[in-house]
Amino acid sequence: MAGLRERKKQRTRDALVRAANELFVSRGYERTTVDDIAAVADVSQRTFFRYFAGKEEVAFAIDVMIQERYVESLKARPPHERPITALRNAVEDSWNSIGEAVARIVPLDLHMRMWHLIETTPALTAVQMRNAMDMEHRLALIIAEREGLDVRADPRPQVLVASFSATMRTAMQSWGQGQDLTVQGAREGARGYLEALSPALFDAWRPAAEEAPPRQRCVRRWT
Amino acid sequence: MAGLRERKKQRTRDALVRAANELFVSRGYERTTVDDIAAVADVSQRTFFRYFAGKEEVAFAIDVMIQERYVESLKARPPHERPITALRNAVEDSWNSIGEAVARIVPLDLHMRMWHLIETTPALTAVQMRNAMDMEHRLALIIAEREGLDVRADPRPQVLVASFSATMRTAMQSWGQGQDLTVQGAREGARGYLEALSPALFDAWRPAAEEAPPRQRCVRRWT
DNA sequence: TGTACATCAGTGAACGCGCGTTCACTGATGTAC
DNA sequence: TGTACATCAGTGAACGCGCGTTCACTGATGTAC
Repeated sequence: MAGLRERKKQRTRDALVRAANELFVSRGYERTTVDDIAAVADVSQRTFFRYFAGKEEVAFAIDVMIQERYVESLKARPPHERPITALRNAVEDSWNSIGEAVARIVPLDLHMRMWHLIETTPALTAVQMRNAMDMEHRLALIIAEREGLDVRADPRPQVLVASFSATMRTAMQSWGQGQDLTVQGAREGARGYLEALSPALFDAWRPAAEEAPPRQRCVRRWT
Repeated sequence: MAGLRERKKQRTRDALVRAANELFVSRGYERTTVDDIAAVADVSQRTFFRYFAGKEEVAFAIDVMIQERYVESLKARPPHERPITALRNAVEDSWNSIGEAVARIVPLDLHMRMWHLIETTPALTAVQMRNAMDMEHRLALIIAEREGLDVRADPRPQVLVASFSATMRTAMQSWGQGQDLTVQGAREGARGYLEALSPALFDAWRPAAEEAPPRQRCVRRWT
């Protein structure tokens, strides 16, 4: 469908992403220069900057792709689902297809090591967190639209998305530190953390005897 | 108490922080060089690097101080408070004293403009988010210790802190975009967002008629 | 199918810039007696 | 109180480095006829 020119562009881009990932993982982010990446991808440094605004951007090329998939998954969730359910199911949906899409650009284990590098390189962690924040704004807009709310007037979409993302990030971090680095392990970790959300926020953590007399009562409306 | 040498060091450091804040706010973060800051603080560039590892660090000097205060406030909360209550009350406590401490180094309105600059400068937002993440780890450890839990075994401290912080950040962001830039306004905003947390996550957002039949029932234990 | 022209991805070399580091040094503060 | 010495904050100048940009250019792909 796409012309030869288009396909060549895509291949050049993918080559740059792959080269960048390999170099970052093998010798570290700071110790890799843009010139190195261009050299490995077999293009000039000038060409690198035609595709990416900087080193930072190429490091997150795969992540951006994954995030776009998640957004699509969320938009596709049926409108009768409660917001938090839609967010959670969209995670499951996108995880079903994402591995394949990633593997078309870089080997999966390279991507996993790149993910780990991001977690352990301060400069990259910082950018990842900012990206996550931008994503939260987009997700909040989607949720607000689903529910027919104005995101500026009602804090719930932002608050929901922020807490949900924070919990997912926490789950992924603890998963990355553990042994079981399979996708199945990540799924189970995420489920466990999301289930801990309500107890963590609203239940008593200790037996009532130790507690000051609670002033709150159960007033849930969803019978 | 502290010797003359100590006090001079402190003054040099404060001068650098003040110079940096002024320059960042007036001409932007990227357009300010380390040499500029050193020049305004009337020390050599070499001296700047004796105090701060880089431009980034001096930009967050005040924020770090505020965060340390918050940690102290949290540690000082009485042990009978539920974790989320302790987190929330520590916010109130630290807000009572922080303005004064900040004002000893930079004028308050300069700090407010610096805060706004961080929110609107991508490079700074990224670092701010990473700092927030590091802070979350520390807070989770404190909460786990309060409750006698192992933070690696029980996800609740991490999940609680992550959601709490995310909600606070969201509140502060929306406060920064609004009109009422007083501390009182920030307080009220924070309270409102924290109150929205439970409904956002666990209540139905729309009348039950539109919903799929709910499978959950109210099983809160706190009577 | 072939020719003429337009588009545009990629080139190669050079450059400015600011960050952060290195060096040997000065002079003020602190301490011992 | 005074002297001699130790410590250490600050100096000034120079440097390496990689990022990201600029330039005029080449040659492959796409299109019109």
